[in-house]
Amino acid sequence: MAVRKLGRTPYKQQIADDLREQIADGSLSPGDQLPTEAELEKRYGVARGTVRQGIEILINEGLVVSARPKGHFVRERKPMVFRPQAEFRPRPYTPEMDAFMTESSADGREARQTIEVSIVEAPAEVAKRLQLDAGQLVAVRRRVRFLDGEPFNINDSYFPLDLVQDSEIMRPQNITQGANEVLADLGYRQVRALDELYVRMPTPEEVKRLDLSPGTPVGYHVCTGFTEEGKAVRVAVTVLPGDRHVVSYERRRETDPAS
Amino acid sequence: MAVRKLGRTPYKQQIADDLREQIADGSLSPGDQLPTEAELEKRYGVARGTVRQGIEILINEGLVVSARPKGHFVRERKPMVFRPQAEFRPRPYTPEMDAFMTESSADGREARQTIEVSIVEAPAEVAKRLQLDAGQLVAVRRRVRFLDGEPFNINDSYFPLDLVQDSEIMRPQNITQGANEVLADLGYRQVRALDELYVRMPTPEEVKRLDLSPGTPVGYHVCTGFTEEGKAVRVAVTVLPGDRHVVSYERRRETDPAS
DNA sequence: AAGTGGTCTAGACCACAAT
DNA sequence: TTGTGGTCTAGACCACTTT
Repeated sequence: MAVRKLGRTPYKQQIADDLREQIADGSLSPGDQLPTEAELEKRYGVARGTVRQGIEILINEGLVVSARPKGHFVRERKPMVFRPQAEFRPRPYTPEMDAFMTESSADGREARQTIEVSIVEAPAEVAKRLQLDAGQLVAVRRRVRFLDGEPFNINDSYFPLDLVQDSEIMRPQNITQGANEVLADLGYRQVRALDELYVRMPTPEEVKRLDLSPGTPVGYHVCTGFTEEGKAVRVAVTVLPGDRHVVSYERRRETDPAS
Repeated sequence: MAVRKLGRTPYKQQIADDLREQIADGSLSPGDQLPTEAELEKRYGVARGTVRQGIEILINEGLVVSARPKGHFVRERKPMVFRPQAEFRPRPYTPEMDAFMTESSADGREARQTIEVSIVEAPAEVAKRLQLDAGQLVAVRRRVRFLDGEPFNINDSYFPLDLVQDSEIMRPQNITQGANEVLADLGYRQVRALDELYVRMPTPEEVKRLDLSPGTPVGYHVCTGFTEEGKAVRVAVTVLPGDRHVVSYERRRETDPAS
């Protein structure tokens, strides 16, 4: 049981490896409490700081969470599916609900979202994709979505201000038929979208808004929608906590001659 | 300059926040060295351990890397685009190259990959998607791809053994026209693919194979290819380091009546 | 009151690469 | 040889929740 003295692997590594192994082989199941730090101190014969460094490794791998002051626990995961394609699908009419709400409540979960609408200077990232000059104004709908009371993802949608001024998009409420449909009614039907997905660690702000535990990376999904004429009319930025999402989509073979 | 005594934010947090701020506002640019630990110790008036904890936070956010024993540095990023759609596109004929190699060298970078082929019992994850029973045998092509000498991603492709036995897929060499084409020649042309993308921290094994630095999450991309008849004939698992990739794809509006 | 983890200190020794 | 960060120890005090 003593884990000291080995090749030249640091103790903290050995401790992390040992516990990770126990998680992998089921000796420790999701939801189980790890031995207390005091206990591990004795088991491995090292100082408390070293035990903590070992646990720290597992926390940063997303395998363990700390529930103070109860102890450390093996993390449980229950990702939900995220389908970018859903945005383009026709949807049933359900007043006071938009795509997210509709999809989610279909799963029998309690869906809710907060909405803020404001007018801001386009962030560089957005301006570039909307083919605007830096500093031009855009309308933004910021939403935080909750599922069963837990924050689930962030979705900020940007629109060129002149397109949506005075439209339903500017009102901080759910849009029954979806913002895309409103945009279409205004003469800007989107027929094509470019999706980009980045994988990175969250910013401190994202950690707060989404209540992320350490070791949780996020997907950063940027979707730019274009009209038939090739005009970019919408940029949607979605932040997807890795522990709550699977991005899923389907593809069909492109028409390609031969080969 | 002294950062002590504040509301009740831990010193290590204040230190991390201070340095993060400097990175954000450009006082510290990508590639710059951070002040040494000894220097920060003096600047903030705390013990070295506390300084290290502050830096640790930034490392786990992926903002800082340690280049021992030179010092800590602001991380540089240069993601490359990853396009799942590329697999389905017709490609120019270039002997000894497959999709990855072709795409990459088009960018003027030196591409290389290692290939191992073996026959294994299907891992549960793969068996499920190939609609096989647990423990059935599959052929797997494991590749590690390098760009300019750096490991770039891992791609493991699984095929039901009976489909590909004795085909070119079993040989540990580049497949000129692509494995999908070989499969098509064998009578299993894929017309549809289901993509799933998970975002998580890497396993220690992935860290080693891809030489990831701490604070680097990965995208875990599982692509299942189906024939016209709906038979799953291929599962490709790709591990994409977040600091080297952007996943990108395009969508067109699905044909939907009205709404 | 007891027990958990969270933070911090002070000091020690080590490995590694540049000088 | 020097200076960097990496590891480890021993001990202290704190905050929070449960008992």
